[in-house]
Amino acid sequence: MKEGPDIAQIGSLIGDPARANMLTALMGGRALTATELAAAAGVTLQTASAHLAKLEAGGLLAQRKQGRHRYFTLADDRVGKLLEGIMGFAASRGHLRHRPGPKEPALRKARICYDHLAGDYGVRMLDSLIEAGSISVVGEGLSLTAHGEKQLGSIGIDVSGLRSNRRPLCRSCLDWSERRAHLAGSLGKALLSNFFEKGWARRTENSRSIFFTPEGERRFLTLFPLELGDGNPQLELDEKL
Amino acid sequence: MKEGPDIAQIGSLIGDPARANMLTALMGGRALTATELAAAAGVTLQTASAHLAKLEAGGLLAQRKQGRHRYFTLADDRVGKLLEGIMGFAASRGHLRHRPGPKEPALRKARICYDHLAGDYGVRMLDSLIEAGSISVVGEGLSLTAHGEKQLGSIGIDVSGLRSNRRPLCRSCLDWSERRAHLAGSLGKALLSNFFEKGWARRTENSRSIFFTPEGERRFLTLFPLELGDGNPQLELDEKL
DNA sequence: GAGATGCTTCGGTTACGATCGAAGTATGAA
DNA sequence: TTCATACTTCGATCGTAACCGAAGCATCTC
Repeated sequence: MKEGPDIAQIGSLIGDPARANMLTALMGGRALTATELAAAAGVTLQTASAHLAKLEAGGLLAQRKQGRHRYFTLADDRVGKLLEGIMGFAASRGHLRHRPGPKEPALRKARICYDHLAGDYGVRMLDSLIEAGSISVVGEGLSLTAHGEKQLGSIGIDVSGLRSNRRPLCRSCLDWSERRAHLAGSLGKALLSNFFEKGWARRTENSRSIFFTPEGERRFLTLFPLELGDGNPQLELDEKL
Repeated sequence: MKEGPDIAQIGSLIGDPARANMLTALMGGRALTATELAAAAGVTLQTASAHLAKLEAGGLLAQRKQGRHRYFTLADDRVGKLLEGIMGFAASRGHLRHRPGPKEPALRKARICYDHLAGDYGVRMLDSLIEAGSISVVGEGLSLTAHGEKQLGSIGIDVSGLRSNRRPLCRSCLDWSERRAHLAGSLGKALLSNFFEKGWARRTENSRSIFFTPEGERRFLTLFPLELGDGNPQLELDEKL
């Protein structure tokens, strides 16, 4: 018997295809019922029930009962972060499942990553904030500048409110589809909520992709402009790591 | 079939107890032979051989042949970082294997975490550097200050040389035994190498624990002092995340 | 060249965990 | 109260992957 953390325990929970599908579905940020998760996993309710029990016992999921419905979410941000890390690593080693179709470009363009914007638009948003001097990069850390606080305050982001909670304001999250970073943390979450509230964007049914309305898209691209061509503020991912 | 990174693939590679033992052994930072890894995993050579082939095909390990010996290492820093993340998460959920005995306190005191110092001494080193103003904390990022560059330069750390390579200089790494952060990145590695070169510390056989000589310990504690009691520069881990 | 050592491959065995049909429990609607 | 729906539990089945003995290959030593 070895000592220390039992990584096999965590690995085997994530390593079953049905459970992995459930976890991926929950990365969409919504609470899902057992029936929905069974469908997402492609197994019967009985099988799903057993898997959900294991994931909950292992500390990856939390359950909330509402009448006869059982709603499941990722247990906390740490699980989201863990799964993001494994997704980024899997992508870097070429372990990708691929289903060509209309959804794939949509997922690459804009999707939710647990609670923040990922995809091309998520990467662009971070790049633009860095380029504008609103976010500064320190090692692997991101920090909102005074300028950035003002800029985002002007679109209705309560930055001081966000600072008062314990969660990190800005966090870099590896974007597996763009192989570069997008913005996670409480600021990332607040920005995406802001876009939903303004009606610029909305979730799509049964998918992690995010749909921007034409007007929302226009406003988003105006708010987060990027200079054309080189001069992109991020180093390529595999150089940065 | 779902789209995106195949987290089940990575999860199942890590999820087998024998493979997990091998990966954990390799977190010691040394290249190990197939025979050594079989022993670490508690399986026969044939079983170990099959497992090593899978880990290599999956992108987690790299192999180097030397005569009839096959030496294995983690494929790169990303694998180390991934495993660190899983270890930290497993510890936070209580998934710990426990073998009471003389080695456990030694592992808690000082051990190697792939290529840098972990354990109580690793946490203390980072805390002290922050307290002294040698490292500043920005969000989740760590940055070496001018003062820090001077301080570490005085003990023989070539900081500008380290800055010139692509790897991040300072990186926060969750310490599963202390539940707080220690210093990873190229600076973390350089510091540990420095202690080895000075003879302050050395590896122990068949263990990830690190032994400090009495003189080395005295010098280490002098170089990285900590104020007594509260006022510790790091927030408690689960508050910070 | 023969023997030893490190490791891989082959083929067979077995245990275990995922799976689901059937039955049961809890909750909500008519 | 009865029926419907969401979900859990039980028990049986089956596939798969880990396991290892035996054989084979590559390299090193005497």
